[in-house]
Amino acid sequence: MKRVDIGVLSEKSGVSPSTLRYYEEIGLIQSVGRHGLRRQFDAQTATQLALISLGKMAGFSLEDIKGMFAKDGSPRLPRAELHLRADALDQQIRDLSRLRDALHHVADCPAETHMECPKFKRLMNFAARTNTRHKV
Amino acid sequence: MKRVDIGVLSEKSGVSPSTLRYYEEIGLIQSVGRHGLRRQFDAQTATQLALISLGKMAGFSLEDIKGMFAKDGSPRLPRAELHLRADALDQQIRDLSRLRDALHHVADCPAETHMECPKFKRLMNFAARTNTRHKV
DNA sequence: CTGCCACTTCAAGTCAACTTGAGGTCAAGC
DNA sequence: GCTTGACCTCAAGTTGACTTGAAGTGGCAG
Repeated sequence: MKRVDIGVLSEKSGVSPSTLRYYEEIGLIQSVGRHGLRRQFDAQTATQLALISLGKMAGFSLEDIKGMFAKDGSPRLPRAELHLRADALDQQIRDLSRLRDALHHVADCPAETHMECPKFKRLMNFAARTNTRHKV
Repeated sequence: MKRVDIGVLSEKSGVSPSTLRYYEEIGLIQSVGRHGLRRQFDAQTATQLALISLGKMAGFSLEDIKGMFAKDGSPRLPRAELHLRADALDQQIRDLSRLRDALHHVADCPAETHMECPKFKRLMNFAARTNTRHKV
């Protein structure tokens, strides 16, 4: 397995060295050695960081993400649970699609006040009570 | 316009009274009067809260959201900008779809270590460098 | 061999988004 | 009329996710 210096990984992934150290400290990723003082990571860690980035984008906390994947990136959860999460995510995707549609709508709708526009309200009111944070 | 007590709005929207006060304090929503000491809000505020919830889900900060919508919920941005945001959101939706697909994949893929699975890596590596936070 | 510079540690600081606590108020039900 | 409970204010505390600062180190270019 190829190893890369922290600077290289940082450059490749767009995650700052201090954040990489922080992620290692909380056990989200792991370094595989040193080159002088400098941490070295498995090149694969880049893929893991992409996964972490997506997880964050989906609203998971680092703690949640840590619970989902082992330090080497392999999943820690049983199949059924993974499918469940995927389904929850799918719901979220539908919600975001509604926000996107709402944005397009308000950009184009001639109505004076969108809060009164029935089409807009219909778009929004499905969204009520959806939670911004995933519970784990 | 119908008015509701803070407790009722909280109940309807799933947002706690303290959060509603906080949102008012930072100018994200506004109350329209008092019933004794209790704040009253326009019933429409529920729709606004749904919008705020979606915005948060999409990764916008409250400050961002405040910049996008006036206190009455009407958009503050020109058409073109709204379409731009909608497009950015669409990109994010595609990323999340990839995460969803990845979750389904690791749930079903028999490969020992997913970090090595080419299909998985392909799914992930598009996601590299996508930012979790929208820039505004 | 000498700088340089990106890293190192460790503690402390920051920022957003709330929540909590103390002490107070008031409309509604009994 | 009195109690109760959900609200009120204001300040301070909390949590997550990092970043910053000070003081030090070590590989590599010249």
